[in-house]
Amino acid sequence: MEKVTSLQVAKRAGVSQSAVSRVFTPGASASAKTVEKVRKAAEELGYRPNMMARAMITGKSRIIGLVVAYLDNQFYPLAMERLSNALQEQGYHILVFTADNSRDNVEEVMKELLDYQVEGIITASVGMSNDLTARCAAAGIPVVMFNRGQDGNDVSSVTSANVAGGRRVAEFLLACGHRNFAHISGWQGSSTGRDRQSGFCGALAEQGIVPQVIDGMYDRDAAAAATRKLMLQTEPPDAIFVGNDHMAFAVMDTLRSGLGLRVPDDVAVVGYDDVPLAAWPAYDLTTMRQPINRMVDTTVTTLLTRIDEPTTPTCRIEIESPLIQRRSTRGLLK
Amino acid sequence: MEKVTSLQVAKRAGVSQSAVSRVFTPGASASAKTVEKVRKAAEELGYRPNMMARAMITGKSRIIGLVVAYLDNQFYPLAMERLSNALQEQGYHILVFTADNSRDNVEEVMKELLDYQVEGIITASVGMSNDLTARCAAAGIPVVMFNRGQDGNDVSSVTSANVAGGRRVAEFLLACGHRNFAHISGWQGSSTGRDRQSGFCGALAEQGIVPQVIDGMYDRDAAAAATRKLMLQTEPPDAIFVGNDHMAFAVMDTLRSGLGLRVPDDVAVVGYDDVPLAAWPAYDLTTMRQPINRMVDTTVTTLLTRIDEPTTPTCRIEIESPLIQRRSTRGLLK
DNA sequence: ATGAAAGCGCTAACAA
DNA sequence: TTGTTAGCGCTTTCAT
Repeated sequence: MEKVTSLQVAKRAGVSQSAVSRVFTPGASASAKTVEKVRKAAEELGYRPNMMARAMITGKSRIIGLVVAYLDNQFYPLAMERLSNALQEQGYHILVFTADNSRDNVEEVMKELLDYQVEGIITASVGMSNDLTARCAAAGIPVVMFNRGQDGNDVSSVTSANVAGGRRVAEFLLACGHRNFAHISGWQGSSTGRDRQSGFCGALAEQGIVPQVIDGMYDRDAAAAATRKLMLQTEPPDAIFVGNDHMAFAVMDTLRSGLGLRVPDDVAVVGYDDVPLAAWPAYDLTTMRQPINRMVDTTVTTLLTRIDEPTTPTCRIEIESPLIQRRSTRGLLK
Repeated sequence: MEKVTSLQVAKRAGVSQSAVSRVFTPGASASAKTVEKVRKAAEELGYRPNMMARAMITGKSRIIGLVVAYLDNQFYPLAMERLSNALQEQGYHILVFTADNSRDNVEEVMKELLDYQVEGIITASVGMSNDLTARCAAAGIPVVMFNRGQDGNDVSSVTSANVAGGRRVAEFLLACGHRNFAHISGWQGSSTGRDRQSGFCGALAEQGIVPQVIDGMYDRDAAAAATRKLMLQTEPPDAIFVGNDHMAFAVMDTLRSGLGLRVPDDVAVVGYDDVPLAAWPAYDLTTMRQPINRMVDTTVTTLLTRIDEPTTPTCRIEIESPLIQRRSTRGLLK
């Protein structure tokens, strides 16, 4: 009972092994009679085609490699769930590799990915060396970076419009009447973190304002420490833009519970992502929404297109996103 | 450059194709000289063994199927991350399938899993029909249910000691002086939900107390609605035990922001899981900790043992867990 | 439309 | 220790 092969089905159905194969191969031809007989025999035997054998021949494993780093930021599990669902609908599945952001680790992980003959790779929240990108390109395996950009033209990426988003936050905070800004940035090793910062600082610079910036490393503790440092100065900021929601929660926790300050009365806080928790009353965080569904759909479409049409050029897609105003900032709920 | 085979490496190294295979097969023998030559040639060509081909022969795909339902409850992404890491260390990878909890869906998903010749299956937060368990057993594929139990003896499971946990909460709340209890339970279709409830209600029954119970379905909205219903009665409870943290947050949100009540002054709230968010100041939730690391390690060990030693009997492991007292309950921080 | 035959890239006897 | 040979379970020509 261990393993039912197409040959066994063939015998039982009284047809050739190739006939069985045809019945289970999407684009193949078989007479209604044959299909009927084979399906019946297969049913009785509990036969299902062996994907590994199929993959070996066709080169199509129907597996997409997904490389992720942090799953503690709610944004990623959510993305992952939707990615998995979207891909599943298209008959693909994801082979998950976890990697921290060290070069060697990502490198190793990607190599292993290639061993599995994945048809495509999605990286979420991890960077790639150019060497690695080159290797994937050479192996003919399309890669899409999710929520991370990359210089050079060998990889596709899907992000939100982070520079514009950073600007939007600056403009909003300016309009709220703030003048003393700080930015606890996303990790500066990530394009996402850099872009948000440059948008924010750029818009502020136009008003002759230079905010204090501390790298929060996408980390709660680092963000909390940064908050302390910022607020314990003689002239603390009255508005903090934080590189993502995950850190913004830590900032608010530190502000309220650690420092005894009120948000937004003493300090306004703005995050980035709009994860579900941002909308819960405990935080009620004003934040730039990352339209996760559209980002996921775009990622899947981009990847599958390149799988089906390998000549399709790589592309960098930025998705516009709105500022969601809540009660961690004051005023202006227009 | 597309695909480098062992044959090409063999030619370049001036050895037979099987020699190459041996060099890359863990338990094989080759002279230092051969190894050297082959490694060099492989390096130059960028050769790596094709896992699919290897899997087809050995029957060892080094892939573990992971079936998950909800990724919005922080507990699961965390478990998944650790599971993935632990398995990766052992040279396995996880193929992820998302399933909602409907029978058909799980069924379909599991069948697909079998197509991929996975060596084992871990289910997290999903139930399995007996038919399905039987099929996996017949296919010789070990299954471990993570955080879910199952009657019958064909599947292993790893859970925390949920009945004892429920009891512990009841005893604690009793000791705090509460007398008017409610329980917003985990989904009654899950063993976890049922066990926690029965432990809680059992302990209370011994004191002649019968709490109100509403099924929260592991859902925020359902939990919020239940909270409203409970508190709008003429004699509302002064202590609510919630089936997991994820719902407990919704309960606290509803209590504080919706109903204007204070926690724990007006109502005490206890959760289950101890996800990171429970420790954040915004909730500071008293909760039964699920020792996620130990649960994961146990799951991995159990699964790998059965893979290596198929005759190992299935087992149901319950892991003891402590009550973590925080400020969503009053008193007794002994 | 169907069967026979040739592999896909690899491992595992089997000799040598 | 090595090379030779036979498949793993399947898809895909190629004839028929």
